[in-house]
Amino acid sequence: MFYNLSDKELEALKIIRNSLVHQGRIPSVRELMIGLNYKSPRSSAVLLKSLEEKEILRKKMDGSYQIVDFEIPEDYGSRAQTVKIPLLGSVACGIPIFADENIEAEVSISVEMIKKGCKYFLLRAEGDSMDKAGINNGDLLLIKQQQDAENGDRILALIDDEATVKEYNKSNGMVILKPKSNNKIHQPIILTDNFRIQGVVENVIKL
Amino acid sequence: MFYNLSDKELEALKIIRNSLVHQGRIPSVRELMIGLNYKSPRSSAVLLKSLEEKEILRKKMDGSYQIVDFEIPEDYGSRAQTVKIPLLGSVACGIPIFADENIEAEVSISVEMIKKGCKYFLLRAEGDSMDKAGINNGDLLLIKQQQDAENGDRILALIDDEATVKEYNKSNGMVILKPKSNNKIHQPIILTDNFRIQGVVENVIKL
DNA sequence: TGTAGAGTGTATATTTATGTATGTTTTATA
DNA sequence: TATAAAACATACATAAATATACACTCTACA
Repeated sequence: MFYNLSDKELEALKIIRNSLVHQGRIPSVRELMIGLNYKSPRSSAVLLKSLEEKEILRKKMDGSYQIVDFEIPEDYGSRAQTVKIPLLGSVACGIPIFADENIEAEVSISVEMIKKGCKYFLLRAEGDSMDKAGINNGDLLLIKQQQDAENGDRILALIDDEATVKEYNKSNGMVILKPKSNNKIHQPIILTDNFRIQGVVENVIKL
Repeated sequence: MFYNLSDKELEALKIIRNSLVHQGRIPSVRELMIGLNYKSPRSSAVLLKSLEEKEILRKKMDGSYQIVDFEIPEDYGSRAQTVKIPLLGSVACGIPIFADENIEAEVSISVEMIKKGCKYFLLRAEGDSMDKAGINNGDLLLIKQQQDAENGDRILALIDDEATVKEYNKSNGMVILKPKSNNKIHQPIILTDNFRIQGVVENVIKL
């Protein structure tokens, strides 16, 4: 699959993969140019051309490129593929969740943990309100960006300008966010359903 | 071994070795020309040719040169018994790790550093993500080929077709590769446990 | 409705770095 | 001094990367 690719071609593929995860599309000739530190769109266009000739990319009807196979190679284990997921710092209300000011770092995550076409981000867990659910202070939460959730999901919500992870429960037009640990400090939060879910916790990474 | 080499040839070898360790490639005819204070590319080209005839250099399939015999400086002239360990260059996707295309040189290493019956190879350290662990840019890493590791070992993994050395940590069905220095540039890499370790760093050779 | 601007893929010609080839000059030494 | 080896100055062909321009599609906005 990825045989006989030059270093530059592999680097281009890496950038394309990341662009697919975060922007949902193949980068433009000029975006790729910047990513590869080229100075002319020609250089990256030639690279795309050669990837097309090697049948890694394909041209669609409208002229735009499409990646032929974004699947994991069989010998994945020895050849881990990753995408970069932004690690968000403080998520304040009103600020778009992907605003550059919020991005603390970029963390490489195996593509095996990522669903194609979905947007993800990482958040550092603070406090211990979820420790019964296996989330401890300092853990990294891999969160899939979405607006809906199933009952029982651990969701990220913005409550009073704070990023909060709680268990989602909806019934009778009311939404109850339960902390997993049931003590006096962490009481459930009861809201109407006119609030926005930011995402669902897909994985908890203990560092 | 190097007895029938002229002074100029020895000097050229020194420059080639240096370039191999630090730039990861045989210098171009003109780079070697400058290094040897020649004024014409012909002069260094002739020198490369004669090193090839004396079988110190060898042409690979792709036409680029490869150094056949490479002793690390400490061993120069010593009577210590040595074995030849391959120095791997870029580890491209799809190519088995010991394929000829990957081998940049054969380096003589003292047998005292080698356990019998184990397979070893050398890798040039790039970047400084491991500098807190005593690995600096340009060091040669002596790596024992094995698939398993203990938490805390410095392992070699192929991440996005790049050879990466990081501290190994496995927990909860996830594998976390930590850089020793913890800053915004060097973040951990998070993988599923479905990936293969290439080897464990046994020694760091500083040149 | 029309226009300006940004972003797109592509085309043309140029620059740069490479290995090699052609002779010529210098240097060492027999 | 004669001669062979070494180093020289150039030139050529190729590949990669460059600068720049062109034509097309959007979208925003007056």
